[in-house]
Amino acid sequence: MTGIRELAQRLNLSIGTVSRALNGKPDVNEETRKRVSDAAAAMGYVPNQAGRALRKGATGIVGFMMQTGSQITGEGDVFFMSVFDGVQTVFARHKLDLVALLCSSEEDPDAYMQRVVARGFADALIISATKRHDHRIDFLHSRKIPFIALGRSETDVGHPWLDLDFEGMAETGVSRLVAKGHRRIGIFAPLDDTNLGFVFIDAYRKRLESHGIAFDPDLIFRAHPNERGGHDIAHAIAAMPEGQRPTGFLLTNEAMTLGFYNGLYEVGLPPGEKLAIIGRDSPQAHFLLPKLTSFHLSLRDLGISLAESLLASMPEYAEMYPYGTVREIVPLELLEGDSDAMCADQAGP
Amino acid sequence: MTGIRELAQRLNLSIGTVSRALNGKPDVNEETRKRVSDAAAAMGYVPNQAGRALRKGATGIVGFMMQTGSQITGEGDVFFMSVFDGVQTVFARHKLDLVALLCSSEEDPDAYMQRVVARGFADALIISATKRHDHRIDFLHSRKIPFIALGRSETDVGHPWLDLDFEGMAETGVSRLVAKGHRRIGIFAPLDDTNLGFVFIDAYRKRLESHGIAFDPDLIFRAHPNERGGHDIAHAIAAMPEGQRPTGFLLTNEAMTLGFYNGLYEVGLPPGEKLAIIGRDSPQAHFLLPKLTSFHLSLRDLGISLAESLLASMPEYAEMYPYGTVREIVPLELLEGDSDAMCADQAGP
DNA sequence: ATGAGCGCCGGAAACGTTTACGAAATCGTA
DNA sequence: TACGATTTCGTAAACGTTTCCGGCGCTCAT
Repeated sequence: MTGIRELAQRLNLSIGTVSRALNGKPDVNEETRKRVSDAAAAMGYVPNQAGRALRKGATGIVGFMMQTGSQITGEGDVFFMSVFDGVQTVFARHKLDLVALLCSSEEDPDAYMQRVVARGFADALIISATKRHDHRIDFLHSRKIPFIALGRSETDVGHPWLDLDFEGMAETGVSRLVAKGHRRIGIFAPLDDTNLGFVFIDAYRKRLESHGIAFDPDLIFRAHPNERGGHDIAHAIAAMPEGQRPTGFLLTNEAMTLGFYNGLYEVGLPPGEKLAIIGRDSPQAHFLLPKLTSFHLSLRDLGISLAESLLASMPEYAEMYPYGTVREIVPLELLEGDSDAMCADQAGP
Repeated sequence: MTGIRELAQRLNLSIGTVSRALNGKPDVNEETRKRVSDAAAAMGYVPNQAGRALRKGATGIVGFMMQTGSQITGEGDVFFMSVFDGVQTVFARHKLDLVALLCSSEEDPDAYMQRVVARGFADALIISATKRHDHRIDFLHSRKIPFIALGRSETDVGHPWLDLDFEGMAETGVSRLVAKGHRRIGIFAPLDDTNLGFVFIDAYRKRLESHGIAFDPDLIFRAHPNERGGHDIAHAIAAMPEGQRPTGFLLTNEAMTLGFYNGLYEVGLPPGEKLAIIGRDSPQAHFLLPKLTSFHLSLRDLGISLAESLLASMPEYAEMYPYGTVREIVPLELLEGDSDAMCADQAGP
C-alpha cells in the first residue's frame, strides 16, 4: 500500500507539505503542488480513510438509512434507488460518500442507528419513513448529528425535513373524484404508525366533509406500502358487498399503485371501468392501460433537494447552501389519464 | 464523546487493560472484565471506528456493490434487498457491518470500486452482475482484497463465486415446453455483456438442438432485466407476424416476469392462453393469474451462502467456514403452475 | 544595513485504539 | 526459603493522516 510517506519520500518533501498540497491549503507553491498531485496520480495514492477520519474527526461519509426485509419494506424499492441517486450526485461534488445503511430484518432499527452514530461511522444521516413519534429524531438531535428526515413527524426539534404534499394529493384527489360524481372514495393507509398515514387521512377527511360527504372508516384500506399491498386491497374490495365498495380510489405509493392495478384486473374490477383510480406515477406506470391518472414527482430531484437541505444544516457547508434549516413540503404534479375518467352516472347510487 | 480513556479513568485501570477486557483477550481477570463491560454499557461507550480501523488495518466493514439509476438497474431491486438481508444476518454474528455501495449513475462503476478499495473503506467486497470479461475481478485479485462474485465470469483468477443455475433453467424449461408441443420457444437475454446472458443462451441452444429444433436468433429478446423490460418484450412479440411469434417463453428474472405478464394482458395475448410462460418466482408472482409456472429460489438463503462463502475465503474466518474457495451453481426449484399448461394442439405449427 | 513581512516548507503533536512487551504479584513446588 | 510458572495489569509504540507552529530565505521599505 502506498501511503503519504512513500509519496513524500519520492518527492523529497515532508509529509506535511504533501498533505497540504493535496488538500488545497494555501501555503504551498503552485509548482510543487502540481508535482505532488502528478506523483499522487502516478503512484495511485489515495488517502487512507481511517487515518484521515481519526485526525479530522469526520469521515466524509453520509448514511442513508433504509429498511429492508422483503415483507416489510417501508417504501417501494424503486423509490429509494432513485432518491439515492439524486442525493449522491450532489454529495459527489463535495467529495462526500453516500452509503446505504440497511437495517437487517433481525435487528432493531433504533439500536442499529445508535450503533452507527456512536461509532462515528457517518458524519450525517438521512432518515426516512418517519413515524408519528420518532425516537430517532430525538436521539440524533441530542447527539448533535446533522440529519434530515424524509417525512414530517410530530416530534419536532427544529430539525430539517422534506416531505411530499400528502394534503395536496388528498385534496385534489378527492375533489377531482367528487367532481366526477363519486361519493364513496377509498384510500390507502399504512399499517404502522408512519406519519404520512395520519396526515393523509386527516386531509382526506377534511376535504370530504367540505364536500358534504360523511367520513366512512370502512373506506380506509390498510396494507403494506408495496406492490403486494396494492394487490391485497384490490382483493379486499372485491370481497365487499357491491353497494359498500368504493367507486373511486386514491393511492400515494408507486409500487402499490402498480399492484392495485393488476389486482383489480384479476378480481374482475378493471380500473377505470368499475373503479376510478388516481395513483402515483412511476416509470413502470407509463405502460398501464387505461392510462393512469397520477401524481408525478421527480424522485431524483427530490434526492437533490434532500442532499442540499442536509448540507445547509452542516456548519462547514452552510455558506454554500444558505437555505437555513429547510422544512418543506414538495408538491406533486397531476398527470391526467383515463383511469379516473368514469362519469357520474356509473358512479353508483 | 466518551472514549476509552474516560472509561479507563473512571475504573482506575489502564486503557490497555480496558481494551483487552472489551475485546475478550485472555490475560484479564474475569471480575475486572465484568466491571469493565458493565461500565462501558453504563457510559454508553462504543469504540471509535476510525481509531480501531487505523490500528487494526481492518474496518470490519463489508461492501455490497450494486448499481443504481432507475433505467439501468442491473437486476431487480427486490432481488438485491432480499439477498442483502441474508448476507447481513450472517455477518452480524461476527460483528461485521454490511453496507450497500451504490454507484451513482454519473460515476464510472470501476472507478468507484477502485476508490473504495484504495481508501481501505471495506475489508471485503461482494460484487454482482458480473460481465463476461470483468475488470473488477482482476483488480480485486491484484489488490488481494477478499471478495466473492454473484455470477460467473470468463475472467477467472480462482476466486470464489456463486451463481444461479441458468443451464438448469434453460434445460428443464425448454424440455418442458417441448413436451407440451412447443417448437418456437422465446427467451430473454440482457442487453449488455452480463455473463448470464451467454450462459443461458448457450444452454438454451444446446437443449433445443438435442430436441431436433433449429436455433432461431429472432426468438431471443433483448431487454433490460427489469419490469419494464418484460413489458417491452410483450409488446415486441405482439408486433410480430402471428406465425413468427413464439408460443412458449422462458424468463430468468423476477421483475421481468411480472412486467411480461402484465404486458401480455395489455396486448391481448393472455399468458397461458396465447403464450406459455415459465418465469421466475417472487412474492409478488404468487398473485398472478393464471398461476405462474416458475423457478423458485430463496434469495435470503442465497445471501446466507454468499456471506458464508466470502468468510471462507478470508483468512481470519477460514477455520469457522472450512469450505475452501467455493465456486458453486445453486439450483432452483420448479414450481408447477398453469401458465405453461397450454396443450400441444394449441401450440401452433 | 536592518527589521518587518511574506511565501514556502519541515518538524512534531495529536486523533483513539490495539497489542507487544515487561513488570508486579500470586501461586505451587522443591 | 527460594525459584520458576502463571496470572494480571501497566507502559508505550504504532497505525496514517492533518494541522499547528516555527524557521528559513527572500523582498521591500526604512
